[in-house]
Amino acid sequence: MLFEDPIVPSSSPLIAGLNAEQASAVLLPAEHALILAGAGSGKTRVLTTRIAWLLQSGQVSPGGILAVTFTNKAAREMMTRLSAMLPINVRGMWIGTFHGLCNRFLRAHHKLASLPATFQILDTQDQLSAIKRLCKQFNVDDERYPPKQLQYFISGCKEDGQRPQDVVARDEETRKKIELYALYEEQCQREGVVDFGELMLRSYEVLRDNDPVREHYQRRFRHILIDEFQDTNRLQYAWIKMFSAPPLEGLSSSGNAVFAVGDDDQSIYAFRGARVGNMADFVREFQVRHQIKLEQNYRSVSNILDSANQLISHNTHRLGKNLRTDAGAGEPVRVYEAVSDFAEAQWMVDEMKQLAREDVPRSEMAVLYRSNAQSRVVETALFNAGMPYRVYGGLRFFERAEIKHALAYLRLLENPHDDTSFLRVVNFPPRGIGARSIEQLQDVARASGCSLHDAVSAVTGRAGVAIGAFVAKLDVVREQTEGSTLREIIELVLEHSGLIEHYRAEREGQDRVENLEELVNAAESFVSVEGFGRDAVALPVDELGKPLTQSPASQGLDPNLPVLDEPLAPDAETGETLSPLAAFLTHAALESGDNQAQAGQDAVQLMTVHAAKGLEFDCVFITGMEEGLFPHENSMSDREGLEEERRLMYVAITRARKRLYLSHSQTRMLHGQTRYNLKSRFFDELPEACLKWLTPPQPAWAAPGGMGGGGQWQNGRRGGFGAPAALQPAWSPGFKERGDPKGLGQAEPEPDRGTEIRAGLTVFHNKFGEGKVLAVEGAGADARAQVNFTRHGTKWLALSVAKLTPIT
DNA sequence: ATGTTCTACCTTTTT
DNA sequence: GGTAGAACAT
Repeated sequence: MLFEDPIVPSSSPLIAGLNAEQASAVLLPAEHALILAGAGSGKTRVLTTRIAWLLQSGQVSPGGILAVTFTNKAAREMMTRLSAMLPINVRGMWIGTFHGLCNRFLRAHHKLASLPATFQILDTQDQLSAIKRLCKQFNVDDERYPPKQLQYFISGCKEDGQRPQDVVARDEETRKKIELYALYEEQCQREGVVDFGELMLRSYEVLRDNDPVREHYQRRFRHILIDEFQDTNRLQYAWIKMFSAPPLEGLSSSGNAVFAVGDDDQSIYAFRGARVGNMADFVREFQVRHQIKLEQNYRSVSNILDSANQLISHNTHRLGKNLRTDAGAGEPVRVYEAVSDFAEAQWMVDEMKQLAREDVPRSEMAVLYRSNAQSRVVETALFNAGMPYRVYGGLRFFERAEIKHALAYLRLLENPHDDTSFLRVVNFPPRGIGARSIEQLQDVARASGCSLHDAVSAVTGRAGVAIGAFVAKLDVVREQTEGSTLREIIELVLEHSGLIEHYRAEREGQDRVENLEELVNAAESFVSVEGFGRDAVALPVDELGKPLTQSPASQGLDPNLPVLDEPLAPDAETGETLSPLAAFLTHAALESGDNQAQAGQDAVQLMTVHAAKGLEFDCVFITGMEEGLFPHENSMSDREGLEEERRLMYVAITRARKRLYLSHSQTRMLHGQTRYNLKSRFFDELPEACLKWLTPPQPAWAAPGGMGGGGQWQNGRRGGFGAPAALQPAWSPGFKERGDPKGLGQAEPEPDRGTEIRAGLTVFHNKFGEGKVLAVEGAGADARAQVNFTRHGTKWLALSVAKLTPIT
């Protein structure tokens, strides 16, 4: 479409509150663009306003928009904001997660994709159990080929867009893995299920191999917008390329524009296949002419922002970006060194109480940690202090065992050949079908190449009767629920499966019963509130009146292909849509459900740094700032890993608006044993002027519960900046001697006779330099010490040989 | 076939 | 320190 009138930004209320950078991003011409959006720079706002602007100015109709996010939450937010900005039908737009949109696409083109119309989606757990089952069937040595590792291998291949035949087998082990990958694919295909990677890969292949389909979508989607572009993997990038016209055709002739928004500094999912390099590739391959940096931060005070900037400047190969803020300096970043993880948690609670007195809502206080295991101490301290808190992460609703059981029954109603689900519940609750019977059944199924369900009739003897009864019951329920509502189906399944009964009899089963009852509610709200589920299913046909509109030939679109205006497209040929049950199951697989429903109460927020991405709080505590924890020991050996850890730290810091607290502890219980960690190297990468080092007013190891003084800290600045932690005036040992002759209170390590080397000491070694003793084992000539050296990592040393000098 | 104890595992994880 | 899966006993 062409424009007669020039666009006048100020005339549009949409543009009104935007700064110059943001407005220019929103108003870019319909060409490829990369927006480098720093933390807190209004990224989501730019993205949604861009869409709103495109629509309002008539450059594109809702059907011409393809907007991709990573999380359902982000997709929801975009839709909500959009419908608030414009009185339009957001349903016509393709806004969703990569996987949600792939699902939509594959439902519509399932024949081209060689999938049954009712294919079900395996989540990560399902995938693992499918692989385990496969390995058992083919007698794979699970010592040599752990199922988890196979899962990682298969997912990795798919994320790189590789089928078994594409993978190069450099060694015997890889060859075997590839073989299993192929067998796994066969199994999934036979059972009519797809995993997350397959959703992406299969839709990519349909687009790649079907010219008319691809060209149709290329013509349809005039504007392709991608959020969190730095987190895309190879396959996702290739997928996006399919929707945009090939570069050879020339940019202007293709008529569609890719608008990618991302921040290389916030790329924290490389370990999962994300490729920051996609940003540079995009600029090169799409010949991107418009790059805009959003560097104005609207979130944090400058002490916090400067800390983030300085930290991230230690990374190499950045695209380059420096955030600025108009908010004043604010409070300094407070740093606290605790004696134990317990004391650290206690100190935080004391600080939080103080904050609460200053009228900071608890929900504006967040505790961030590197790994989930760290939440426990904090939880205990908060619990003892009677302060409400909410832990994010962990099991989500649709991942709970009891819910997965119920879903397995439901899936069997929809597709009796789903062997994964079959095995999950054939003997749960226990109904006398043991491993032997199941093996028998599997043998028959394998021999005749059919599903477990179909093999039942051929199984003889007692096993046959028991399993036959199970299958018969399922068949009866399936018949009974013909024409029933989703709610009725679920209620009937819960009743007949015996799940509720089973959990009711269990001592600890009350929560599970409640969750199962909650499943009915989840289904209800899926049907009503969500108008049948935004990303999962089409509205009932008669409600919109046009489940499948044909594209006008005048726009150059293939009239034989569907416009797919419905979130969950009906079959391209038959117009067939999913049953409410099938749609609900899809919804359950793609949207794992909220973590805990205990929302509503004003509670302190606890989560991993990963989980905090995209969120913001007035006050943020980052805990466990220690070598080995943050940066994590598994990532700190190579530069790549370390830089990702640094980006993670950057994300953590930039979550805070007004106050930031960093803490580390001299000792920490991890995996059941006490560890002695050096403080994180990241402290050395923060601007000293922004920091305020807190010192405990009195020996903090005095007694559990009575520690911490409630915020009256002295301002004790510590050794010179930039020096490695261990080279600073060693204060930990001296600290110890000040009050407690026994050292670290209850956490006193085994003393070593003969030498004075003890865990917790900072020592000097002629070759390795300074380090902290982590543990001492054995006695006399056999005595060994584990020492974490600043420059050489962790080593075990024989004390009879190595000369270790304690530094005081 | 099922309930109980014991031993190995253990970053992060939007879908 | 906590959990999940396997060996073990009933």
